[in-house]
Amino acid sequence: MLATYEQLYSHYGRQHWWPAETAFEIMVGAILTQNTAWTNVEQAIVNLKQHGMLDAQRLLRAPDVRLGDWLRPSGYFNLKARRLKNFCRWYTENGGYEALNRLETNELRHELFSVNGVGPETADDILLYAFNRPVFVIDAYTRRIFTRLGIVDNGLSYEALRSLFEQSLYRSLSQRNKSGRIHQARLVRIFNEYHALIVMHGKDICRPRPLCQNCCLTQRCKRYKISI
DNA sequence: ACCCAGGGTCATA
DNA sequence: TATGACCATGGG
Repeated sequence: MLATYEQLYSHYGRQHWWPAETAFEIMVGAILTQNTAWTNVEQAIVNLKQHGMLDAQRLLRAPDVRLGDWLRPSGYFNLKARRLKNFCRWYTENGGYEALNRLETNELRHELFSVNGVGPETADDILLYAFNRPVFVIDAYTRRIFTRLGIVDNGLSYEALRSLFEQSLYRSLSQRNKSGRIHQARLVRIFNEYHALIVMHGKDICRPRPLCQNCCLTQRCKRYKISI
């Protein structure tokens, strides 16, 4: 795991994720980017910004039709308008960032799941990138890339994969330290960068079809020199 | 024209 | 519990 991270990093460099100015913008982006290209999400966020709508209370006040109109470029706009409001309702009712940030990671994760429209990946995006919690985000690219590399089995559950990455990276990193321990902030930085690199690599070359007869990954990535 | 994207929910078997 | 339908825009 760690070796793959280092190869990706040396090839693509730092990714500077999550691209946003505030924690709330990250959370909004996490919902809007569900099964959607980020370039589409950007325009929707610009729309929200232009109307001063990067704010939970104002979003809740906005008429559904207006909100849908701003979200249109990000696709599934009716659905996402509803999900965004569900999230904002939860966010305000639970006292906003400061209050939520006092919760333990697992508690906060459980709370996030109570929002209709927030599933495991969206919750983990929010935990990692908005709340700086050491949670590894699993997405379609992660599955595809590491399955093709032969590192993980097909059909593992989201939680199984997440645990695998978290445990494996934790062990490798703490072994590398003399003290045998590792600061949470360092774990967060690695998880942050790693997920971003996986997405970058996935967008770059790891498509679903054609099944990469010549896929850089199954070939141990001659092109990008990525191996296990 | 076709494929794909930084998923999640719900109804059905 | 495991599939399938559905959500929708925009870029390659």
